[in-house]
Amino acid sequence: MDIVKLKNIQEKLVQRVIREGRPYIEYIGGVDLAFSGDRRFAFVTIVVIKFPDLEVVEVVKEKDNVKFPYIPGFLAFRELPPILKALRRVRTKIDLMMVDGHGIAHPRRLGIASHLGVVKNIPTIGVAKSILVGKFETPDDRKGSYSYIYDRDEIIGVVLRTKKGTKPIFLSIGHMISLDYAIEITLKCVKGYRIPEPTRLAHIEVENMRRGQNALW
DNA sequence: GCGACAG
DNA sequence: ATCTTGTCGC
Repeated sequence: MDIVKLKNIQEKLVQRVIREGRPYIEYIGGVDLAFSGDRRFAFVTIVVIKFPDLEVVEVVKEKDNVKFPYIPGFLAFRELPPILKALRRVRTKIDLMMVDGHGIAHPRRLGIASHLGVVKNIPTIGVAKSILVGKFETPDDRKGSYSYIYDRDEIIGVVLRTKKGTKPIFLSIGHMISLDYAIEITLKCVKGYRIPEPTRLAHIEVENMRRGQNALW
């Protein structure tokens, strides 16, 4: 594993990222991963919900061997293989994928959400729980308020308050969607919790999976 | 050189 | 991400 080569891959793929688009959305997918205690296995869950009613229409669970360590800025090389494996079994035609992690709010503008979008050629949004790069002001404590995340003079995402009284989330364009539309869709996916339904439900499901509640995995 | 650093 | 109990606040 050579960091220089991985950077080259990211710098090549980032050229294909499209930062605009207002795709018609009927089905939204949410992905999340969990790892076994010994770190050898990765569990993945993809939850597909119908938009805008947010009703779950499909859940796919997959397990894979971990082949790469976690290195800030290179999360996709660790988590994308398991995700792609699970994605092959999804039957619903997904119009938008929400990923746990950043999109272009990344040092080289190719966080895992953007990486997935480019590789699969689908619209994606990055929904992270903490900052990776950039500066921002804390948004007002009202649901829906947000402030921009800047890296130098570039706007790379927003810090979005999805629920009053809780920490905001960090949203960024993944691929083939504008920031405004990403914010709009994400807010419509919030049901009363900090995390929007797609990734929130995926997280709950993958956590059940990891605990061996399904020892069959 | 020092600190930051998605999940 | 995972490990882990209680505790503070709406």
